[in-house]
This record gives sequence, C-alpha cells and structure tokens, in this order.
Amino acid sequence: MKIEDNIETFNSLLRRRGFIWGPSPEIYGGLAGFYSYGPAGKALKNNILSKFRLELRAFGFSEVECPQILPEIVWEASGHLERFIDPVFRCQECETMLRADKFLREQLPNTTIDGLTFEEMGEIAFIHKLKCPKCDTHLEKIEKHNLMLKTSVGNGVTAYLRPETATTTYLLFNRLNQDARRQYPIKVFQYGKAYRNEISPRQLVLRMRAFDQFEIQLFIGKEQEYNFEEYNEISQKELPLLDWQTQEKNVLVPNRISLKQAIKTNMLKKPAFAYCLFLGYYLTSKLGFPDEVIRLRQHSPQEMAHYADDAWDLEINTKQFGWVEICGIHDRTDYDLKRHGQFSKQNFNIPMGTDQNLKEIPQILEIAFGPDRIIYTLLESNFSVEDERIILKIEPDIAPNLVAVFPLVKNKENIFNLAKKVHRLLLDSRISSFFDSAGSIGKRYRRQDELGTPYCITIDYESLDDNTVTIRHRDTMEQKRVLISEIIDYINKK
RNA sequence: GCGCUUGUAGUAUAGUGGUAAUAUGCUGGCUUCCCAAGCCAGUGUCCCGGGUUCAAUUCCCGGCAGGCGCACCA
Repeated sequence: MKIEDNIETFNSLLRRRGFIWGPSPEIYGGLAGFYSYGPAGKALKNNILSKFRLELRAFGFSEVECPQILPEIVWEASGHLERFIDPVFRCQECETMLRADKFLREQLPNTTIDGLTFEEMGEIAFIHKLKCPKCDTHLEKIEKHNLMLKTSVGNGVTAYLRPETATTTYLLFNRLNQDARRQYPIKVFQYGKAYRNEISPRQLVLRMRAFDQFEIQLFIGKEQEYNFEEYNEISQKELPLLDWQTQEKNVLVPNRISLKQAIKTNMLKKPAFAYCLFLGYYLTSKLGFPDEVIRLRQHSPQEMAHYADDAWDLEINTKQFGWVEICGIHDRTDYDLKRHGQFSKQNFNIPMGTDQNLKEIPQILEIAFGPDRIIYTLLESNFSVEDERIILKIEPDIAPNLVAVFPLVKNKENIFNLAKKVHRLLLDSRISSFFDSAGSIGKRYRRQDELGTPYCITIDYESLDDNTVTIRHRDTMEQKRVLISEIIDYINKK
C-alpha cells in the first residue's frame, strides 16, 4: 500500500484519527462554519491550553472569564456595532453581493466615500448609474451585513454574542484595578468562545462562526510603555520580523533581528509592545513549530483594525493555506477604556506615572491567540510521511497520548496481564497512557504514530524474566530496554 | 453571497434507471518474541426534500455541505 505524502492524506487523517470532525452536526448535513473536536483533537487542545496557562502564570498573568452574551451598548461603545456592520450592494437581478464602500472607491476614485451614511452611498450609486459587474443591472439598494450574531435576552433586550473576548475583559477594568491594587501593568488573559457571522466560512477550523480565543491583555501606563522593566530581560531576543515598509517592497521574508535593534531602527516604538511580540513568539515556539514557518508580519496603516495603533500578526506558513495568522498582537492604545468610560459614565482616569497627580486612562496591549488555528497549523506542520509511515511529530508534553502500552502478543496471558499492569501503573501516576492489544505489533505502532504518541512501551517474553520493557521512540523507531520501575523517570527525563 | 464543480462504508475511490463494488479500516478467532505479514469469519455506504418513472443512488428541480475562483475575513 502506497501512502502519498500530500495534503489529502493529512486531511483524511484529521478525520480518521479523531482530531477534527465536521461541519457539525454531520448527521444532519452540517452547518457551515461549525466544527467539532474528537478525542485526539480535544486532548491536544487541552494540552496546549494547559501549557499556555502554566507559562503565563510564570510571566505573572492571571485568568478571568466573562459572559459570551452582552447588551448592545457594549458593542456600541467598543465600536464593533459600527465596524462590524458592512454596507453591501445586493444586485436585484443576480443576487451578487458587493461591499459598497469598497466598490464605490474603485468605481469613483475622485469621490470621497469615507464617513458617508449607507443611504448616501446608495444615492451616489444611483446618481452615477453604477451597474452590477456581473449582469449590468443598476445598483441602488444597500443592505447591512452584520458580522455579529444578534440575539435577544429576557424581555426582548437586544444583545450580541461577543465577536471577541478582549472587550469583555476590558469591562472588568474597575474590578481588576482594585484587585491588582493598582500595581501596573495589570496582566490578565481570557480564554473562551467568540462568534462571528461569516458570509462564507471556509478552510476548516481556520474561519469558523464559533471559535476559541485566548486573549492576553496588559493594562499599562504611557510612561511604562517606554520604560518597561521586563523588556530589559528579553531585548536581546531575536524574532523573525517583517515590517510593513519591507512588505511594500514586495519582500515577504522576515528578518531575524533583536528587539533592541527593532526599537533602535524605529520598527518598534514601545519596549512594552516589543515585550508583547516576544511573548506571542515565545508561547508559539514552545509548541514545536519549526522556526522557518513562523513570522511576525506588521500591518500597514490601511490594514489596521479600528482600535489599533500598531498591529502585528504572528503567522504560520502552511502547505494548504499559505501564511495563516494564529495570533494578533495589537497596541490598542487607550481606545477601549476611553470609549467604555464615556459610554458607561465611569471614570477610568487614574494616576499611573511617576507624578501621581497626573491622571490618565491606561493603555492596552493585546496578544490574541486563535487556539483553533493553532491546532490546525500545528498538526499540519508536525505531519510527515516517512517510509510509508504517517507520523505526527507532536511535542511530548502536548501530544494526546504520552505513551501507549502493548503486550507483544495478546494470546499469552502473562504477557497481556503484565502489560495491563504497566498501563495501570502509568495511569496511577496520571500519565496519559493508551492500551492496545489489537492487531500485530507493527500495526499498533503505526496507529500511535498517527496520533503523535511519542513513546510506545512493549511488554515481551523478556519482561517476564527481568521486569524490563522496550520503549520505542516515535520519531526514530529506536528502542531502549528499561526497567518497569524506571519507566516514569525515563519518560519524564525526555 | 455569486460562478464553476463535487457529494457512494470510518477513510480513499469505482460504478449503475431494477437499492452496489474495490482497497483499506474496524470487530472476533487462529497465528506471530518488535514495525500496516498471513489465514478464517464478520461489520458497514449511495447528503436531504420534491418531481419524472412501473421502478431513482443514477435523470430533473430545490436545499444543505465540500473544493476552486470572485467577494468577504474588525
């Protein structure tokens, strides 16, 4: 049987081995943009999250959790209500949808489009007799496409499912400020679901309508952004940076330069923001991506979100979809807190600098991960086919199973029982172990290769005499004989 | 959302106006002291709805879903 090393093999592996299933619900034909994780996928995701939580704890961050449904005023204040509703021309004849503002700008380069109401855009199209590029019908009617999912709560109160977790974290500002006893920066993160009503979701879990976000926030003073203690510890670190000016020259290869150098050349302005880039890159590199598939790409001023002053995407190069953003790092300035202060009539002005008489609204720096995108890109970049063998070279500490235990043959009772005992021993030490006795030993090794299990333990005839087992390594297929009593040490040491 | 295209076991595919197949997987058994071996037995499939027809998985229409292109992706 010939196994092709291609993307089709990978895609069917995702389903076969229980990583990603969907669109869900599959038995009813599915709804686009909604996927489920099977046991292997969910285990992988959980392990990644545990790792992130552990790391962030070490960096001084704490976790919060907020509701997913919030009243309209929140999204009015955040700017999402305005920005997430797109004006769209819908052709009466062929139903083609065109982004109105963009279309007008292309068709009428000398007319100012920015700041027009949707009605005014419709009028302009009417006056200039603009036609549908597909079928030549006159365009007039503007529709609104809302990227936020609307719902109503209780007695008809309009609310929206959050399109990002970040905003919900900001709503806690007063509480966090008290809780942290005004020790700045306040470092928090939130993990949870966010929802976007995408027009046509595609590309598996890369663009879902319900997806996970893992968003890390720093509330920080202006002065501190430029004089940030923790920056000094990491200023020598080299990151693969690609600034927007370089991209304009059509160069798309990142430059490995130190953060210090980036600040010096003005590629980055704020040391605290440089620290955020580092943190995003650090967490990513902990997951086992090869260096050459990671880059940090800066947004051009036109590409930037409405709240951002500087924005970088941490991207992974994939075979199937090219460069994929798995993390966005944004300098959101005081935009969010300013707006929420205004709309909620709260006073977010607090003393932050060396001069305690000067009050200011804190700045926010954000590192926003998309865990679903991490799962996909990590699986794809860890996937390989070697000598007719499909392997996921997942880092041991995040692999769905850390070990699998096999009896060499299953019809010898004492071997089978000893294998069960070893499996139990591992489980009792809370090591994720998987027991398998079905099929030939080779077949069982291959099954685990496809799940990315780093170690397979086999109990053979020799084990009965001397209490040793073989530990077989996923990547090299090498085997080591180890005493049963030393298995746990051996695995942990690796 | 538009255009083109596709939808058959868990996965990958073949095929047909008379309800279906190949490989692999999976389950049980035999065998086997280490990398998808072998033998035996078993398991399981035509996306959904409507129409045409004596008869539809097959043809037609609609829907849903996937792929590609366009658009969208704060």
